[in-house]
Amino acid sequence: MRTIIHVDMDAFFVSVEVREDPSLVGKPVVVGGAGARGVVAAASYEARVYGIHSAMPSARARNLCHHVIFLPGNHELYARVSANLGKLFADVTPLVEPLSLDEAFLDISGACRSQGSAQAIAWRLRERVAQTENLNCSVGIGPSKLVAKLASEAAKPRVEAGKVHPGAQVREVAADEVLSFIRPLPCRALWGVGPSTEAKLRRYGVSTVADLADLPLALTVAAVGQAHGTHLHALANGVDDRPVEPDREAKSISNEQTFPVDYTNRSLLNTELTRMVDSVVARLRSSKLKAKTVTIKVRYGSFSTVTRADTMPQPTDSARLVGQRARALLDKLDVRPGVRLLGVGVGSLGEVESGQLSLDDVGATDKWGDAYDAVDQIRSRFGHAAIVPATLVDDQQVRVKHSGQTPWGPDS
DNA sequence: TCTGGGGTCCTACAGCTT
DNA sequence: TCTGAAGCTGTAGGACCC
Repeated sequence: MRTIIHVDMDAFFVSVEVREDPSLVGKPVVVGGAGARGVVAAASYEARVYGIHSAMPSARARNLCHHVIFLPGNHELYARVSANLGKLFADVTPLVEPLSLDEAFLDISGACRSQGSAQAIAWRLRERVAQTENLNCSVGIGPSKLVAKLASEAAKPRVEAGKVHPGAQVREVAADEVLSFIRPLPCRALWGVGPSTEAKLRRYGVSTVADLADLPLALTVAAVGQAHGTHLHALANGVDDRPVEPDREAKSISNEQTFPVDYTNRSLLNTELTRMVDSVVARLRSSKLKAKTVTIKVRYGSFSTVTRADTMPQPTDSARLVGQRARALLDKLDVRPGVRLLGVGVGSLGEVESGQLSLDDVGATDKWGDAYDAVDQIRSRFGHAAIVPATLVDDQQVRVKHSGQTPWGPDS
């Protein structure tokens, strides 16, 4: 029997901000994009009292609470804190699967034999997180990922009738309680059921996990498709054998940005594309990976979204080659309707072979590899912005346009 | 109400090869 | 040589997660 715990930080981004600035304690605080096209990335429980929640458009959040405090967020800081948390988790078990910056699964089946009961481990871990990082988390314990995740959700603080109620903090669901725990939940609680799947299931009279569990498999598959239907039907019946995977490798790397206004100027879009390619390839190279497929994404003002992809004969980590492919893909698209969002990504990733010297993959005489190595060295000493493609330097003000300054939407 | 950014996975389909 | 089926690969879009 496996024992899995799911650790979920409470209002992570906001809690880190409040920790850094105690004057924010007890106030409605939101981390997110403050501009007209921004969204809420995280909301304090005081903000949630007003009905504000993550993924909500910032304009709506402001309407709900006029004195809400908007913070732009500091992704680097959150990543550092997340890395510290990872070390605490690793002290419990090597079987840690991070889900995001603020969540992780830990397989403690082995740890239970040497460190005590699952509950004891969970409470101790909460205590260590609070002591070392001054942050709160909720912990769910169960025999599977599904149950551990739902249990941590049940352990969280909740907002009811305009008041914040503290949660149980740790919640364990034993193997023989799984069905009675999950069956009354709405089917939306299951991992993989979003608005679209919920609507499809509703047509079959399904609104709870119990309804879904009792629906014949064939009908579930008819409703939502083979793979999805089979998976959801198993989850609804408490069957979830997915292992905790500590070393999941990235399958793609991407960068996208919503603009403050829709862009129709192709040269402006090409400049943005160059910046994104630069950012993506820098991450590719720092991960010692190469990519074969280049994808661009364009969202028009109407919110319709198109993607275009191109696969190269050889994998590469060259910004020049990725940029060429990306620009060629963008050239084929009509930008006159106005581009709201532009993105670029790379996929079909593979590791750089050791001893490989040339970083461009066409032409043995290509010397760009040496140049990229030099760029990497400069950036490792002086930061990413120390050296950028010439097209990204604003001639008038000798100012570098950075990426990732407004991770949750353009300022305005 | 008017919808971010970074990911993963699935499905459908077209084109190519056998 | 032609044709259809099957399998594979690449592409595009959609849904979902945090």
